[in-house]
Amino acid sequence: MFDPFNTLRTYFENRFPLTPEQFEYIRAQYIHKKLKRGEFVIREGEVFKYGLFVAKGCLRRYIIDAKGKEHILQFLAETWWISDIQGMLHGIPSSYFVDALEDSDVLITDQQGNQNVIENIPGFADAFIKGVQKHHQSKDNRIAAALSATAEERYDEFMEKYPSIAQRVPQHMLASYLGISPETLSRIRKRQSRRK
Amino acid sequence: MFDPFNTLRTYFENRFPLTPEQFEYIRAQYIHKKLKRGEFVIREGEVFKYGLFVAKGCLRRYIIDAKGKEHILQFLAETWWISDIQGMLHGIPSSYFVDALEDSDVLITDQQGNQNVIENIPGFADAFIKGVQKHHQSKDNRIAAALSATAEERYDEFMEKYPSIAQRVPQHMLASYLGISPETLSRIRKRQSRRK
DNA sequence: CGCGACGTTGATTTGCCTCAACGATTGTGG
DNA sequence: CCACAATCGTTGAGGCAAATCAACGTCGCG
Repeated sequence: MFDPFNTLRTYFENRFPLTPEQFEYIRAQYIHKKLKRGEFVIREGEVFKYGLFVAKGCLRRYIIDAKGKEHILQFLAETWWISDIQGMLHGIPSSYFVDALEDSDVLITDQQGNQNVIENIPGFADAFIKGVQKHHQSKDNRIAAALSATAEERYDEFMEKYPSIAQRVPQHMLASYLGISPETLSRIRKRQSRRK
Repeated sequence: MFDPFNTLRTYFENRFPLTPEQFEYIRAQYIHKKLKRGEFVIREGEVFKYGLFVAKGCLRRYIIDAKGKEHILQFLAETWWISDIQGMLHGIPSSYFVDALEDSDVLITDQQGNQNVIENIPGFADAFIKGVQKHHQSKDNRIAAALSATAEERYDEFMEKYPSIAQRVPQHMLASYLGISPETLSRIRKRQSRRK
């Protein structure tokens, strides 16, 4: 039987050692929530005060611009985190939406639980910060790519970085993420399948 | 005579009250550095362990992509900050460059000094976090704009947000920031000057 | 003073969007 | 359980925004 906490444990153990007692402590800080496809986790304007770990499934984070157009900023599959430090600590409302693309299993902790883990599990804070760092660096790269790379280059880069995501999200959402039209993405794929 | 610490004081006082004693405390945490035009503050691969406040002048932050092309990610003029939390706390090397576009005056503090201010000046930590939040939100918006807005829309948005920056940076750098060719930017400006 | 960097303007090309039409798949209600 | 609608991906035609290539004037700096 699938247990989302096993996924969490494996995730941690890949980063730092964890005794059974420590894991039990961690487990107590999280609650398990099942999400139906299409279910929202965060809506724009709401205050999101939690840390969320994706144990199974896939979510997306997106904004809606002034013209009413959706832009997918991020896909979140297994072992990805999302947390809004500003919402958690300062009650600042979210500027984006998050919803589930598949039926998913997520683990959620509140500000206090997050703080508990940071203070009591050596290694967690460090891993947390490194994750945040990576995220921001990847945002910088994405800005540069969006500004100068061609549609196909952005597609190739995505396929290289996240091959498994590409297989499970609808193609038009991948197009939204890449900032290209669904038609163009379809043509790129066709072209690439032809040449070998 | 210009005193960069006055700029810092004004900046703080606009955000939270500050007694003369508190300001003297803050002053002791920073050192003043003059930058020549073209001088580097951070190079890719170096570890940047400081917090930097621009009291006068203008800097730029940019990356160089796999094709060797520069992409300006950010301009930093008066009262802007740059700090690399990851470098400061974890020795992680920078992924970008920062240099001066004009002769500039900056105030620099090290990790300890930054920590001192956070712990001893109520209001600073809050302002710091809000600034970080704004920065990340603006990155998200920039990704969305780069993916879907036209060159002219991006230009207009920039002019509205940062009118004073546009007047002082070379036009081809603004083009680099916007992700358009210098020729296109020149044409956009001409078109807009004609119509009124 | 002279060179190089910068901005402008014109001509041409092209990558990608839009519009449109069409199968295939999904899922929903009668 | 089937029928119909909606959603999704594919393909084609046409158009446009912006890149590229090229030439030229100007300014600032060494």
